Amino acid sequence: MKYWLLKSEPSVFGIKDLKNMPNGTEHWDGVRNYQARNFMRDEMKYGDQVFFYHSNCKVPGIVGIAKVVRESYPDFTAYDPESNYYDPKSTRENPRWFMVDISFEREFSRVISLNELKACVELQEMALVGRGNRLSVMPVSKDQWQFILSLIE
DNA sequence: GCCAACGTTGGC
DNA sequence: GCCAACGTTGGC
Repeated sequence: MKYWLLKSEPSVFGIKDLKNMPNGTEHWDGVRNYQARNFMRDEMKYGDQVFFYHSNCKVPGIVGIAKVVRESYPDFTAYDPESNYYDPKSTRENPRWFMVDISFEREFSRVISLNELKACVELQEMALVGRGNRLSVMPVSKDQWQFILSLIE
């Protein structure tokens, strides 16, 4: 089993929105970056654990946990001219973008802020705290996962 | 709202 | 295949 971190803007889709979906489940559409897509398409597997991260907000940070409940399939929002994520180069015959489904697991009692994460010697290798990293889907090592969990328990 | 850090596009 | 121009992300 692998571990991941997914970023989302809470004003668009926050962890409470995920919790409130039917079965707490939603497809993770709109990823339009090749590196992030490759992680989702090739490496995210059923049952993988996901940190849910709030970006572009007052206190950016990790706010809870979800899990992968469906492995990659084409992101159909790319076919919809009305969608913000429309991409005419992605077709049903030859889809360019993919997504997974994730399901709500838990919301933390507090935000583990980016500031706090940056201050941890144990997390200096994490892509998230690296300079200028804007990837919206990134792997988390088992050690990093367990260490971050230990911050709230 | 500013802007640094990237990623993508397209002319050549 | 280089690289300038442009667009986007996301912390601050």
